[in-house]
Amino acid sequence: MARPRNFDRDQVLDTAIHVFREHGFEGTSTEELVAAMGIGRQSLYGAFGDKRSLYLEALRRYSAHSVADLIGAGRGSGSPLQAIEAMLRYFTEHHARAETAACLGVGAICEFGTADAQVRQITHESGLVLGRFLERTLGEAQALGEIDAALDIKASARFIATTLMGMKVAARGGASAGELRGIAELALRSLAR
Amino acid sequence: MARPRNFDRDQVLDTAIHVFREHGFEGTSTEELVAAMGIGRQSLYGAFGDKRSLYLEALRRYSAHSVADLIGAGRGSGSPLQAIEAMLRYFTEHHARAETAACLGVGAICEFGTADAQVRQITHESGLVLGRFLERTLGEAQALGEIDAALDIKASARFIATTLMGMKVAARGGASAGELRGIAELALRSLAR
DNA sequence: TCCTTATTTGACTGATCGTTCAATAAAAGG
DNA sequence: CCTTTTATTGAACGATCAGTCAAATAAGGA
Repeated sequence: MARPRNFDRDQVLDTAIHVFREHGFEGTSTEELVAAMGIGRQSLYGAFGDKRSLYLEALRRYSAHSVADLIGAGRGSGSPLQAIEAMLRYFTEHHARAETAACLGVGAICEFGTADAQVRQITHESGLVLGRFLERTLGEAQALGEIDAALDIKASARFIATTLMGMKVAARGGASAGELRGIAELALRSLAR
Repeated sequence: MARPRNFDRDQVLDTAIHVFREHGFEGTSTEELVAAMGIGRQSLYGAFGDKRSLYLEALRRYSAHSVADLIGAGRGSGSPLQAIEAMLRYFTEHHARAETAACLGVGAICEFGTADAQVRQITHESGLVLGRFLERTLGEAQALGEIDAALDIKASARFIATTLMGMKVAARGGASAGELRGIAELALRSLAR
């Protein structure tokens, strides 16, 4: 048929994710993108459409993987509360490293707020997925008596998710692993019996 | 002497703050700035130097006012814990409105991370001021038995500050006043005896 | 009133922005 | 082998970017 592209689409997309995480949408030029991705200009446009489409695809991929990793970190734990703890532990370790501290989702929310419908839809969707996981797990923990029976599960899930966002900003600002651990510990305290 | 400028410097600086809050540094053009500020191009450069200097000055002013307002909201409360509660109440109401939801400080951290030394210095400094206030107030609350005696005050202050940042991101993403109130409530729970 | 000093105005700079064009290259089916 | 189809290459596009220049304007002290 036709000539195949000589780069891995997902691989260069991951590189684009890295660049966008570090400098945001507006702060990233197509020049910077093609240089980092190691492909020609027209290859980028051929494979991804334009800068905005590339950004949206990067945001979708990042959000999906990010939430999946977070949920996956809790799998195999002995109890629901231990799953939450494992999730927070993974999260802390991950964002404590400077090169993975920046979150593309949080960056998108801060850069665009609620103004961009497509961006909002992507961040909202991944927030829903994480929220459902947290509600389910916290509900199970409550049923087992691991957390306070009087807690509103939906509000608690939102609280944990919000604390995670705060920790991402803190990490992006240079917070140490120890500081992040302390914050996670106190977040868990608010759920205790 | 010389011709005086026919605009209020602080007033147009507040307008610049508003524009930068909404679109970030890279997402804001000087064209947009002069249009919003209602002054000529050369007046902007004459009064503020260049785009970056204007941004840094906006960030300094915003951070200072923001922290001062937060601390001021707690003044006149009956007790240290009530001061924290009043602060959270003010914060929630303030960021629940879409037009004041975006935080320039959080936006700066997300946009630049730790890469820009001057930006980092400003955000770090205002974080320190808020941190000191929280530590002092939480320390007093602990001395009065309003919060758990076993709590590490420095860690607790960091936790509250981080939760505030998370709430700012949530608000920027469209969280309702009710949702923000629920989050603030759970944050306080983690300090309880 | 005139001179000094600063601000305003509006046109203008070179550089960089995102995007596209035309030409070349490469794979696979006929 | 030739045709079809897509990918690559490198130059080019108009638009917009941040920042500047020179002329006109306005205030206050001499």
